[in-house]
Amino acid sequence: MNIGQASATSGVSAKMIRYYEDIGLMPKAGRTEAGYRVYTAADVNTLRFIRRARDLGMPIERIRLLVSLWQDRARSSGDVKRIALEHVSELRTKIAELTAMCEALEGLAHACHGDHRPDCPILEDLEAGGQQAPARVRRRRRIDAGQSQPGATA
Amino acid sequence: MNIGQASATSGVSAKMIRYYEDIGLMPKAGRTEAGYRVYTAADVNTLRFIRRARDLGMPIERIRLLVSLWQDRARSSGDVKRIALEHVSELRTKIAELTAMCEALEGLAHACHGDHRPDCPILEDLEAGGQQAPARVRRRRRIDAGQSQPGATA
DNA sequence: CCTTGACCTTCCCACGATGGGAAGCCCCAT
DNA sequence: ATGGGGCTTCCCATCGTGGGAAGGTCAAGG
Repeated sequence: MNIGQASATSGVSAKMIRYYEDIGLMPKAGRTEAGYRVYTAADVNTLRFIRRARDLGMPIERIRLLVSLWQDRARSSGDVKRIALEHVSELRTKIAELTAMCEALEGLAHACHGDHRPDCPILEDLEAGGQQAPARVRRRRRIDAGQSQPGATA
Repeated sequence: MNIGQASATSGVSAKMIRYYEDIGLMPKAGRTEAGYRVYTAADVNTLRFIRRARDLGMPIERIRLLVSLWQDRARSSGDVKRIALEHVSELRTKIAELTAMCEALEGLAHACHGDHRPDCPILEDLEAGGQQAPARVRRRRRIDAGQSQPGATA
């Protein structure tokens, strides 16, 4: 099987297949006399395994661990689970960060009337470094009004 | 004020300050005769504005828009709000993606006994391309057992 | 005055994972 | 034999950030 076929049946782009080989995530593919890479059905399975792990958001290094465990008949499922839970934990951290950002911005946007007037709590918050209480952003008390004049940069 | 002071008081690294200048997000800083960059308090405010926007997860190009709006006294708060809500929408999309990954992996990890035995639903799912029903992963029915022998890659 | 150390400058490289594209070779079908 | 599509390698770009080298500058203390 050529790389194009392997790509089509695994769902991994040819570019990525070469890259995975390059970084040692995939074993070196066999070659035809002309230098074309040759893939077996087992290779395609590995590629699919990798793609699936990528779909779960795993970084290459974690996938590398999982692949070696996968190929190790004497593995402990506990090791696999530990890696999986580690990733779950990182995902949760990331989700929490994004959620915090999202909520902060939603609160700001909610407080913004969003009409033709220039007056805007979002900009004010950005300007003030988010120091104000998120609730009741109404009272904008002109923090450092002298210096923070936009446009006075030069 | 030198770049070190500007960095310390704005919370943006000197490296990033130079980068922002380079890509035109910050105006070109003034220079001393020796070539040192010189910053004003207004510059530091801009830097803080940018940092705060970055903290909300915004990409540079969106921040660029926001900064120009911020410095435009004739802006409409509606424009600002639109940009903010656009970002909220992207954050929500990202959160949904991560949540889906997280839940999938949690389900798999839950089904894994996690002991010394090699038997592992996580690996089986990765191998099978996530085709099985997520609930009741208990029945692992040896999908394609002939081909998918790990380790048979070469 | 000279040295020392902290600061500044520019330039290059790296990350992680992916895509784009160019130059050139190969294979198959017509 | 010729054309088109597939393959090869190599380089570059993304995005935002950090690291580090080589060299200039400034301020303080001997």
